[in-house]
Amino acid sequence: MPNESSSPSHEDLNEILRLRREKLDKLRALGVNPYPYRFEKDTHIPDLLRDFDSKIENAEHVGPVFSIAGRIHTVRIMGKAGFCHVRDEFGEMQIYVQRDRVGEQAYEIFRHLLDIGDIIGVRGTVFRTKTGEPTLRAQSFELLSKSLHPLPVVKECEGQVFDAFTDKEARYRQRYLDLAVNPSVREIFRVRARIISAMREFLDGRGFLEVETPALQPLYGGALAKPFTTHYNVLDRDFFLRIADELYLKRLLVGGLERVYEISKDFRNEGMDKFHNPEFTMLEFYQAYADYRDLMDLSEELFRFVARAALGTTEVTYQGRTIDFAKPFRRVTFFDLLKQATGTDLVGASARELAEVALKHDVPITREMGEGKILDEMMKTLVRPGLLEPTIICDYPLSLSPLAKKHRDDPRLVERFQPFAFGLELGNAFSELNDPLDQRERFEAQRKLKEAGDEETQPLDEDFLRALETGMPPTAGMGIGVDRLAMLLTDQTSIREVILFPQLRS
RNA sequence: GCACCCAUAGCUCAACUGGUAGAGCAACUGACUCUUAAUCAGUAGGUUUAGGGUUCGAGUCCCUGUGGGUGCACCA
Repeated sequence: MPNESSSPSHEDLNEILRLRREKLDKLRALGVNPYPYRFEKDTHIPDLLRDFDSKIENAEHVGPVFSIAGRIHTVRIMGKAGFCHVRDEFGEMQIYVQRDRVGEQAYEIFRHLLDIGDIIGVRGTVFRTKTGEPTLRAQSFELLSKSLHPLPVVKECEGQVFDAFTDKEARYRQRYLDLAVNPSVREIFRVRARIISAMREFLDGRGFLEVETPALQPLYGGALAKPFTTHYNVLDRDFFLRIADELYLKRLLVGGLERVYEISKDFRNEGMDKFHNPEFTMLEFYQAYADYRDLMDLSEELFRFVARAALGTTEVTYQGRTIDFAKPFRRVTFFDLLKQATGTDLVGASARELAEVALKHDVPITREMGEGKILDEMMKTLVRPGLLEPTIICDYPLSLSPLAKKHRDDPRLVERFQPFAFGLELGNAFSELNDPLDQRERFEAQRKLKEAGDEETQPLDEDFLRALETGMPPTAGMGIGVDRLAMLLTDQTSIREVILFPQLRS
């Protein structure tokens, strides 16, 4: 055991970590601050690489001087000179460090005290190596942050990647490593950011007002889901994290705001899998004096706008299949789809009749299922797998939607629609129920379901009913799952790939 | 929640029907002033996820826990 460590804690570390600490001490002994305050960085790497040949130094290595900063990802040292690659947020570039140019002490630091993973700033002129790679010839460099942990080293040759950092648990728990080492991950979150800003741009441009409503609510509502419960000590009472924004946004409609939207984190106390994270991002928007048909048009435009903003095209490829959001969505009613699948018109059918048809088509159902659940199950097994092309399903059965307005032509239905693409559900919209008496009856029906043992029901919200009784204009509203849209537009099959820090067991 | 699969060096992976843990990269020492999966010579690095059991002997078989993945169920 070598005994060179200058502080006792070094002995507790494994060899790799201990050596890094020792390098830190040596740097300090040389008068180098391993964590300085700032660096005058004048360009991002891709900007430097653009029009590169116009910036190249002359034969005497004289030319314009550039400074870049980023993390060291590779090092190749050959005696009195060496190469490394430095990566900033947007790109990567090779650096050439020569002893005779940066000086003996700096070169020794480069050679012995810098590591893959360190963040450095480099000043120099640019040239192409004999193989043509754009390279920065260092005049000087500065250590900007010493890394005390080894960075996973991913190598690449002719497009082939070696030793990729792929362990999902490590990638999610240490997302900073994932982002540092896997450039495609950065791109996913850039696309996600563009999706969200495109939503804002789209809605702002159409007169919608962005608002913020409580995440901490005395009563939850707006969706059928189990909430997270917490306790507010000052009031000594329980509160819920919102499962949806709906009931608050509708109160704003009552207040006379005609177009509102909110992009919010919602929380649902349910399982997590490739489509569900306990906290997720939702866009909800509401437009007064409009009905669900208006929103069908608007939402198609929104998807088109968002896809173009996020990807630069309306053509979206997901898991090897391509669709074009520029084409109008197919529009079809819930019961027409079921009729196509089963040959039977099921509008108004009883649970018993539905069960019979379901069994005939091998839909897995149980005795306890009411008509709503059976219908839902039939959709899921018989219809949804075939919905690859963008499709709007509309006119849902009343029993599934306690906050939607009854269909103007058929009281057994509600004016509700959901857009689908690649079999993925992209949203949920309806002509909002604004009849306070009907709404009260729906709440009562929900209460009966709860008494019968249903855990996911909409609790009666007296305060919300009072708002509705004050009068809400005819309104259409929509919710869009932002994470799922991000999955679709980034071609990911797991929600964890589009959430920076997905929930994991601790 | 249930079922199945997985967990070995910092990273990516080996280790046959149980026989005493190995490689590449990273690291360390040295050589090399246009390398680029740099190369060459050498060195070091492990409580095999945790705990228990079977066995002369366990990375390997059994049980339990933890974490991850996949599928089912519920939901967006």
